[in-house]
Amino acid sequence: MTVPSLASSLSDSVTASAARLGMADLAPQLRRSAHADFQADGVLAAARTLRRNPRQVAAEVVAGLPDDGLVASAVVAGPGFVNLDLTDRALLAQLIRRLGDDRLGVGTPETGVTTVIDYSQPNIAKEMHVGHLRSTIIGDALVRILEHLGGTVVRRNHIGDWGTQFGMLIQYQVEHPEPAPDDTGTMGRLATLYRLARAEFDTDSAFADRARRRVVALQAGDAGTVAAWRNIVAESTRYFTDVYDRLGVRLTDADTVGESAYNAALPAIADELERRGVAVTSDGALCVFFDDLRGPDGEPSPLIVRKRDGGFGYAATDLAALRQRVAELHADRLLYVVDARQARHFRMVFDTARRAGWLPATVPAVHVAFGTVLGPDGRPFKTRAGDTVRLVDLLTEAVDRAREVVAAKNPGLTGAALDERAWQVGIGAVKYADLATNRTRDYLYDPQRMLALAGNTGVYLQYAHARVRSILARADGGHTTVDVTATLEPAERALILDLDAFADTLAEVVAGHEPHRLCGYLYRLAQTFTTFYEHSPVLRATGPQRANRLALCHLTGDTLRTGLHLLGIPTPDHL
RNA sequence: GCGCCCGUAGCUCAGCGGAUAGAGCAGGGGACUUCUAAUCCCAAGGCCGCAGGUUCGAAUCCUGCCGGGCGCGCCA
Repeated sequence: MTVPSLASSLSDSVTASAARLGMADLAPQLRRSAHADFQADGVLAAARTLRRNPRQVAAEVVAGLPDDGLVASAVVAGPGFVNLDLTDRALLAQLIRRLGDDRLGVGTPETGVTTVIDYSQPNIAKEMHVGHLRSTIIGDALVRILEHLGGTVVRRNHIGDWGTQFGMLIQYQVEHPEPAPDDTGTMGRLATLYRLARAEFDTDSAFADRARRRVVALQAGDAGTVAAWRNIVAESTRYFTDVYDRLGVRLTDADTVGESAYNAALPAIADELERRGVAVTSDGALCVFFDDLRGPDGEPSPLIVRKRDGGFGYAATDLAALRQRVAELHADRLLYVVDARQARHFRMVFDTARRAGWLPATVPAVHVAFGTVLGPDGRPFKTRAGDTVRLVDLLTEAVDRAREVVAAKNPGLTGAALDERAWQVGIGAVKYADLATNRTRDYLYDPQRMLALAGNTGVYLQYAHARVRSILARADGGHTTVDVTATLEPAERALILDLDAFADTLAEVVAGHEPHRLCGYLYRLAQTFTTFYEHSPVLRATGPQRANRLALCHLTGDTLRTGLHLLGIPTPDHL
């Protein structure tokens, strides 16, 4: 069941009042205010188009507000703001409505919408690093939110399991036989192999040629080469699965459809683009050109579908994947959670797909771009050795640091229970730190900040949630009946108003594919709850006040738990 | 050269046209016989990169500069 927010009900009231005055298309522009519960600023804009005195128009709108028990006071302020305070009864009635729905009244607006979302995308035989963390965490949060809103979500982990680097890896293995892949679930052996093979590839052109021939053998299906490839992919996949488990991300083998899966479809992609006149041959390569995309020489720069040597690059693969997602997976929306550096690539891919007729105008395709991870020097992050930070090392350190703090605060907690709590806190901290900032910004890698356990962090939210649970546990459960005739204190009003904004916030998050807005919302909610916690004792209260405060705790706890769950952050009952 | 993203407190970031620009961290001062002090309170800290423009109103929209990051033909 969808429970309209107080803000939207109020907005409707203002719209209705304005309509009766002949202002049919007034947008109330309702927002929270320091001067009242809400302020409506839209009257100002409307008055201008009417060429009337804004304060006068505002006064008329105020006078025409329906008398439905929602508004306690409506006054005109400043140049023509309408300040609106709600009645305590309306706030408490709204509390009842949200509590009465097991999904907090957010409804299922995504029902019937299929989203195919592409995220994580690690590369075979390469370590996962902080950049993969961003894609994985943002993607996971969007999946959880869309599913919570009733949507059908198809996850696609488009792993890099095909391409030139495999010729390099396999050829190196052939020339430098090593023990068979171990089964320890670490990337160590493959990472070493990659580094050695890359070094030889870059310095020995004869080896590079042999590696390229090996690619041809792989693509032609040579049995021995394919077997070697399968081994490498399997070893990497075990490692990725281990990392996803440690992250608490629900990506499985079923969601993993790598670049190789589209191999057979590539020739048809090229043929069709050529036949339709979308792609043309240039310098021997099959290319799609775009009028407004040019290179340094001023010439149009292409999307290369098929290379001069007849091979296919990732443009062809992405096009094949896109077509399959629309035609066979019936996507109503395509999301790609990928580094912002790929912006031009995706623009070209989407544009090409539109021209080819594979991407109908009704299906939005969005590059959910995130900024580059930068080091302390403001340059793309590399360690002194030239490597990026291994994701597993970051996670290990996060959990280790959390374990120290958890153990210090909970001397009785040991063994598996301690490990569990440390994991919940440490992973929560990392995820929150990653999700809390606007994804489009470049991202400064700062372990001090990511692993912090005080201030605006995941722990703050977990802590607020645990405090709620503690109160509820001591309250002896039971059904609490809200008394709508009670008088609310400021901290209680503020809490209800924040709680009521949950559903609207989720809608914003989906509209902009911006999980950081949910972080910001939950942090404000936790702050508001903490203020309430400091000012309004629950268990020492009596009668209707106690019941109402318990109800507030119930809804706060459920909202924090649901919201954190949607971000993939665990919510232990005790901290 | 062209294009995309970014520029807000010492640091890291919120703020998607509204009233006095907000958090956290760092640094200063306070609060645990009271539902969890992983918390809270107080003080301090700002030419919102610069300059124009639109508007009753601009950190927010537009234009131009300046600075940083990234991208632009056979890697992905």
